[in-house]
Amino acid sequence: MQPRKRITKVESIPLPAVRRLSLYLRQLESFADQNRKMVSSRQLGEVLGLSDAQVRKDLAYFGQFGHSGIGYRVAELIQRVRSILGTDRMSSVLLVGAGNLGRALVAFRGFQKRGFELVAVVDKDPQKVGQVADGPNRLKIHPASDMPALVRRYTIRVGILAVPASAAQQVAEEMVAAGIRAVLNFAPVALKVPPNVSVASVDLAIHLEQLSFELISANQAEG
Amino acid sequence: MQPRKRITKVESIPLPAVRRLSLYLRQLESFADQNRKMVSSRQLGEVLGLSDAQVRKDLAYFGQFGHSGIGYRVAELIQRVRSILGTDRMSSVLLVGAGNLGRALVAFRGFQKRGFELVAVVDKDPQKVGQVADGPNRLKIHPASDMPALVRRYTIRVGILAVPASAAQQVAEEMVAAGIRAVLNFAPVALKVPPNVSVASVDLAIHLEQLSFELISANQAEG
DNA sequence: CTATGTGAACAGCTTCACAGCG
DNA sequence: CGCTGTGAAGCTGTTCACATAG
Repeated sequence: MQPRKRITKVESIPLPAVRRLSLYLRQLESFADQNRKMVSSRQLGEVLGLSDAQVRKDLAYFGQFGHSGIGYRVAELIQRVRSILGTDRMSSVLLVGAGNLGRALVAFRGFQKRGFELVAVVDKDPQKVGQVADGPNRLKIHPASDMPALVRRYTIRVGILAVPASAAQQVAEEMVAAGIRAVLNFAPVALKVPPNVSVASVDLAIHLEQLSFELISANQAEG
Repeated sequence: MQPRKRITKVESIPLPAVRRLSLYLRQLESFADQNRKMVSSRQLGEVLGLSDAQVRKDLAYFGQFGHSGIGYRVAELIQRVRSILGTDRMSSVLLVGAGNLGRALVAFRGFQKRGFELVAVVDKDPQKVGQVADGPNRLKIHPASDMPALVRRYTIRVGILAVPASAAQQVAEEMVAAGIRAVLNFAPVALKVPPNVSVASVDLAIHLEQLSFELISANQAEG
């Protein structure tokens, strides 16, 4: 009964294309900061290490944003891409876990500029609850049991999971139960979540291992 | 003159396969902790959300590690994968930048277990130099100018770049000049490095944007 | 003449399905 | 039998090359 393809004109956008959209946005914003008005697919691709065809095709999946013979208007394209990614409006974000990493994330100023606002911090440890986690706006640390109320009050859909690996799966389930629909996971475990919840994982050890492998390959290549 | 293919049996390993190798290793270690002795490709794939065929093919790119009718011996496979990734021996790692993120990384205990040892920290800020950055082993913060000497002394090839975006490109070049061959980059910029240097980037905003996009797609899908 | 948008060709990755081995 | 390892098939993503628009 399940139709194989969407009826709407989605036409299967490659997942890598969506990832690159974020890269384009970042570079476009950098161009805008330098007062650059126009950019061609070739120029945009060059700084990011991609082919011009790749850039054009990626953007074309989402609409016709370019101008023949001219290229893309930087400001216009920024608006379009932000709207596609849903970062043209601010999203509220909840941070779970106020350890070393958690506090570094609170202090991180990069979220705000890109459409995400950290509105609440929770931690299980009663010693930490009530403390102030500093950052762009000072945030009090709430007990984990407040999660459902916080999610409702601020209509939060995105949560950052920064707790030890041993607690991650259980905390993730609590987050989902509280209404979180997307989780940025820093714990080195494969989270099991319902299919209507998205997870993105950041795993430092894995990145280091990839680099290690590349080093070995490079060494072997040169003999 | 350059032969198109390696003479050895490399036969072009898919990049995604290498990335998954790290996932396999993590899961295998978790199995080992639970005293699990054997595992089949189906079981390993299941917990990671991959097909059994995928797991078998990935592992087969690197050799014949399985046993017909039985599966894979956990301990044996861990050794093999570590050796492939080059994490069967400890690698020395240099951290550049002792801000909030840098200090969180120093405190992070996950590196040690996976074959990476943070052996030195440097920072440009004279105020920070000389301070002790705590962590598994207490490390003094060195001035940036010490980088070449530190890299030589500890034979460091891997560096972690945790400085503000505005300084990242220049600092990356200093790292490369000092002898670093692989960079784990936390600054939200596309680093330009020589072809013999590897870069892996961790960009929180990009992950959040991906999640945001998935949320939008999910909403549209259900109407 | 320049640079986009896009079908068509190509390459790369994943899944299938089964021979072969313990 | 059960499970691996692997050609072959199938699918997804990228590159090519050109018609089209300003």
